[in-house]
Amino acid sequence: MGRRFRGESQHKVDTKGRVSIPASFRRVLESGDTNWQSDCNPELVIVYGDDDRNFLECYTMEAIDEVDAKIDALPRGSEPRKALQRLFHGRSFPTTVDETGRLVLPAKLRNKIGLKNEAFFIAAGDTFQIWNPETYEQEESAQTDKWLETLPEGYDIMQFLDGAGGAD
Amino acid sequence: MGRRFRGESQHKVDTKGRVSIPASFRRVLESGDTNWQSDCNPELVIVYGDDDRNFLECYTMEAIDEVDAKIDALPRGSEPRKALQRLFHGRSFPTTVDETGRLVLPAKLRNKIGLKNEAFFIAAGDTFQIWNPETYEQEESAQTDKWLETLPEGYDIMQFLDGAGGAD
DNA sequence: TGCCAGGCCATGAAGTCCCATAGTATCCCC
DNA sequence: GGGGATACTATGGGACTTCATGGCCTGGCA
Repeated sequence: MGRRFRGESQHKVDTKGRVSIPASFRRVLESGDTNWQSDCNPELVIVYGDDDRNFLECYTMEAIDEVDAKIDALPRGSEPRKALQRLFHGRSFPTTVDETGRLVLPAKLRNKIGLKNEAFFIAAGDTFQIWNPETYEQEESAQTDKWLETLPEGYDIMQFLDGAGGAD
Repeated sequence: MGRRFRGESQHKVDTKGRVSIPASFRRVLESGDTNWQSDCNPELVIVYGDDDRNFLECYTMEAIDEVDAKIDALPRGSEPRKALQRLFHGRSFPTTVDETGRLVLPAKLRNKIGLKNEAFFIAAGDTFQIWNPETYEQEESAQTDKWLETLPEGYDIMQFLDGAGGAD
């Protein structure tokens, strides 16, 4: 795997759907795009997924190539292959970062995840996600908190790093 | 595990958020960064964590790689994985030590832990932590003192080194 | 012929780089 | 062992670059 995305931040979305990508994410996109050169802009693929998914997941070229390779390895015509193709090939949008370091999100994508004036970016390993900040707060952050509360008293989430409850 | 951090010390934070790292910590960062060479500066990852955490935890590259590998091993989409990704990928900040042995802490991180003019560094095994000195005094040291008071009269903490009460 | 998207320029704030200094610890040679 | 030379540490200042964002302008499509 290439360099990992790290960090989170929030940026304004202008009337045309332009959003600055966190600068550190740009560096990762560049290093994950095999035919990127310093005088041009990195490509990436935005996977928006099924109707019930309310965030955009952004893949470096390297990361999406990996996914494609895994799909290719599945038997032609099998259900998993069809489903994954539908998701990663059908419900995705290839684009590039613009001169000033922004993504342009078409209205279709903005509407899908309910994006208004602010976009929340968060790293997730070899991809990063774009959320409506309120949705993120409600769905993800809150859900994680709730899950954390179900853990036994004094249980530290760090223990999962060492394999406890890994099958959850 | 690589070399361990040891010791504690306090340094000035200048107006731009620059802080000298204790020199001995630098040696550990260097040895824990696989693609470090003597003519450049070691990388590290600062994990700032959730809102209720009021210190910064600094990982060598080696230490963070270990964490990432463990996260990768958890099932995609599981709660533990999401929670750990949120913490280690989302709420973290990759950086490097500068030429003169300093870290530059962005305003966002300084505000999060209430850092003003002084930063307190303390070793914690394969990571080290950065605190506002007063916070550290109040939260950590006070809490440890409280725990010490719960021990029976005349109990010597050294006994824990030999396994007594290790499960506490 | 109105409108929307894409391209280009502008600007303030934040972050980065380079250089400077003073103090301390280390080394080396006679 | 003395004396200086050298190296490293901790800190500061100023100039420069990049970032995030907003505005304008133009061309094509409806």
